[in-house]
Amino acid sequence: MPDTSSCQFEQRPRRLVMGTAGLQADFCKMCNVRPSSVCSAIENEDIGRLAEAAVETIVTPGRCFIEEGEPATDFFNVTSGTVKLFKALPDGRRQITGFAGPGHFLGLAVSDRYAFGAEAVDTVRLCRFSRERMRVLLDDFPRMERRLLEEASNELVAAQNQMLLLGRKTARERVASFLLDQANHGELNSEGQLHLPMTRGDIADYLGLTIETVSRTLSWMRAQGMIDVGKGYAITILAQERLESLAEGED
Amino acid sequence: MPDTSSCQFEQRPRRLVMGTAGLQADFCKMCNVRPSSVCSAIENEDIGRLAEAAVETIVTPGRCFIEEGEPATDFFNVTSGTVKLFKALPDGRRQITGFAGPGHFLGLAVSDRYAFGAEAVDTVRLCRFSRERMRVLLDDFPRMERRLLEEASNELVAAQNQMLLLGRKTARERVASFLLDQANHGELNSEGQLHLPMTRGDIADYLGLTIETVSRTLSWMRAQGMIDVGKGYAITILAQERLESLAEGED
DNA sequence: CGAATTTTTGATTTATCTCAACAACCGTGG
DNA sequence: CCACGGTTGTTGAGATAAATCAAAAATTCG
Repeated sequence: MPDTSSCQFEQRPRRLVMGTAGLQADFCKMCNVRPSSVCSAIENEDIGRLAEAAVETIVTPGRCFIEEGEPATDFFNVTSGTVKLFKALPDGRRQITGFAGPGHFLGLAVSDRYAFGAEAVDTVRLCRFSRERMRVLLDDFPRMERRLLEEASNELVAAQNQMLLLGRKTARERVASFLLDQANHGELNSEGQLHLPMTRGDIADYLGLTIETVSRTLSWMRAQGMIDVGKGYAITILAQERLESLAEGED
Repeated sequence: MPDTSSCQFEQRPRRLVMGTAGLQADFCKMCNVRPSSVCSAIENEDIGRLAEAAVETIVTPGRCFIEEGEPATDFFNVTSGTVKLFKALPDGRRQITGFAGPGHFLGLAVSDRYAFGAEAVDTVRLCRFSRERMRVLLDDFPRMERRLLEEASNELVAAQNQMLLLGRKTARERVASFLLDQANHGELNSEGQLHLPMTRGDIADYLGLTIETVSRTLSWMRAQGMIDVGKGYAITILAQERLESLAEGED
């Protein structure tokens, strides 16, 4: 059977060397994503337990750190940067199933193998937990399990929205939905600009389109005065309401 | 704002009258889907607690019992029949996000409103739990929460596969994947026939295609000798391996 | 049986993809 | 600072898979 990993695709090393030392309690206590992550399920008094199970890991852009089909040895919590999650077909076609930003938990797979791959979009900082230590934490802190269920439920809702997008929306509706999602998930800079960390290729693989169609659609939106496409990956939303009705197919 | 519910679409009554009496402990003890459902998290000795929280509900074919956007007052466990879960756009385009059979749990939504609609495909039997009683059960039986997380993780894996299908597979690959999924999820009758409970329209809305494309693709598969399309909704898989390689795009 | 619904099949259109060329941008090193 | 090669993005022309429009055939159900 040929190796079909998308990581190879990127022509990067397959395995990632990561540190093994646990963290100090203060590291978690100070963590700026804890409030919005599963880690919030553990109180300050017990935070040492969490910290000693975690290993901080930095992943450089383009590096693949979860490979579809490999044994699911670790769970991850994103503390900064953006991760793309994807599935691929043997011939290389690829679907990005989601982008995970700070606070997102990765590795929710029942089976003992990852059902998807994960790759750093920009520089990504992660807290890594081994399967065994995670299991112990969940046994000792049931609140964490509840928090994880919330996280999973949120992801399911997002997945259902994405299925509607992929199955039934036009290219324009897809791009409009994407821009609004990105704008809602927060990262607007000083002057209303949305900084997209991912390439056109990533956007295309996320929306089930080709690079060319994404590019053409953004150009069309610019021509319509809905957005302004700046240098690099900066986009300004000029007509949010028009984009919103477009995203819901009301045009 | 116009009412855009998919239930109205089906021209069926909007609200469903359901019984309110709890069940006897034996009902749950005897239940044939308990082993494969979240209810397996509760032991025989405590099964009375589960039974008294449940209300048995029967839904006739085509009836909508969860409406997207309505307050999420209840959770459901399917005991027999098939349910379609869907999301819709204002203009009526519809995406079926999944089919739920016996043992499936419905209602995993974080928000206090349903993020999707649910409609009976054939005659469906459900156990209904109110949000409040479910909350109490989860507080008293943490194993149930863990079981629910497993369920959610399984659904996430299925959702990721469906995103790959909708975003990147051709019509033939989609139909092949669908037939194999249906065959794996069990219901083969006495002579290897797969009985699909859903219409061509449902299949189309699930696969992000039109009715005509689904029909044409099934005809093509029949002409290729891959399947036999019997009366009603019966299909026999004649060349499973060809379908499998087709489903993964290896053709 | 006969009306209504669903499915199949055919002809044509179209949104998006593919192929191709060019332009903009990025980092590197002279 | 600018020249350079490589990568990424844009735009154009043409091809195509699937959608749409239309009608016939099969099935369901009263």
